[in-house]
Amino acid sequence: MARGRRRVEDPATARRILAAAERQFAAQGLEGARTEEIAEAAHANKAMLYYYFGNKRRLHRAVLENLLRQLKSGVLAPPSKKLSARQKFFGYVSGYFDFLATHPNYPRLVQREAMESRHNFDWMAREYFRPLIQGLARAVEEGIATREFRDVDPEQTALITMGMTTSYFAAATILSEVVGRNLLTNPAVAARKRALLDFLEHAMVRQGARPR
Amino acid sequence: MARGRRRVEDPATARRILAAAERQFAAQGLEGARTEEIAEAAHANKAMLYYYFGNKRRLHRAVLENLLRQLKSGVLAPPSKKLSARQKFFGYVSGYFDFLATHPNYPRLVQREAMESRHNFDWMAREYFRPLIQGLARAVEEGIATREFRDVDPEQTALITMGMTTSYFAAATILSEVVGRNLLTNPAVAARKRALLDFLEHAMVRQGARPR
DNA sequence: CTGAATAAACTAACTGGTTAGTTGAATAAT
DNA sequence: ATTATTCAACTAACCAGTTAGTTTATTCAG
Repeated sequence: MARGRRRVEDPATARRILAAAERQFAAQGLEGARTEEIAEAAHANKAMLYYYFGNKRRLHRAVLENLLRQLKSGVLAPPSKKLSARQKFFGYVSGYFDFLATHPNYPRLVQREAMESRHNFDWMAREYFRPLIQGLARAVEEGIATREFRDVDPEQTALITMGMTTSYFAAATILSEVVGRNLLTNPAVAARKRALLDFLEHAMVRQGARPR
Repeated sequence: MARGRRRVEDPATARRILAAAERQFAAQGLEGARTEEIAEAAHANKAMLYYYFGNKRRLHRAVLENLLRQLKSGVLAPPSKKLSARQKFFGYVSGYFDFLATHPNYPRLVQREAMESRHNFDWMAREYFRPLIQGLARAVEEGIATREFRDVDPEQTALITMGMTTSYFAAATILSEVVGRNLLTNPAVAARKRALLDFLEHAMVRQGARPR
């Protein structure tokens, strides 16, 4: 039985299309991206997008889910109970920062989704962002309880933290223009990470608790 | 001579079109927005867009310039020499925050521009963002010199500050979904402003200088 | 081993709906 | 009379999605 050509699990063509689509959608948005261009960039025939992904919107969604799955496996792992609240918090931030630094298309894709009010991104919010925000907020709460952190609003703090981490990468191109140098080079990103963690440290950690 | 109808300085139709275009472009982006819809929302005929603005791209640019002009006049006024560095810095932040809060389309329009790598937004960078970043950075430098602020990297700090201020409004829709309540109500915005200023205060102001 | 059968992978060309942009005529104001 | 303003209808281009057919890999009967 089972005659005929065997179906391969993750065809190279589908992977190339997904990668090309990620770039195009990040650069141009769902409407701005052209299926023909995606196909060309993937060295594939346009019909292959439809063969593997059904339609443009489904392809777009596949791109998002692919990235969010990576985010989840990398950053959202439940932190060890043994860590201090402060270590948990800075662990989240550091992990999220590194994810952004290594996935340059992610913030632009997500920012785009965040700006379109029409879509239902319930699934994104529920499955991915809420856990991240809540993980952060809970670490902050815990840190306040243990007096590692000063008395801030946990939710606001989580939102601020996410925002200041993400915005750099989402706007890196225009900001590079503004400051006159490429902000996505390795040293620039490293400097940003240092500045960010230092900033958070001083904004949140109690005076008494500062010296490690 | 000069008979016939006189040209009116700022026709109501042109203003309605500009306002409608601002909303549409913010919601859907340059490619996503439909000229027909803009015209309809402005209670005008589609041909009027072309009569007053030439083409879609020029209309889009007019929308941006209109907003940026308002930003410039409102926020970028050179601060009084008499103010302390700290007052200047928080004056900028507060002014920029208020501008964002009262111009909900602005952050989305600008974020969109910031994400398209193809366009030349040199003019936006040069004319509007550089002064703002530099104004902030200079206030920080000055504050470090007067020992009001601790020793941070002025440019990084300016970028972080802009990012954390802007990101809230750029992502407000999705974040509302995440936290389960509308983040753009007056009390929510006021709470955010408080949290933001408090955060910056603790991140930057020296211990000794904190008590007013 | 051979080659007929089958299913997957792929392609070039097409289609139909959409939309940016145009035009020319009508109306309104001065 | 002259020019601003408005509109309905048009067109040329574009682009998401389709189709009909070809190629390639795999299986298995003889």
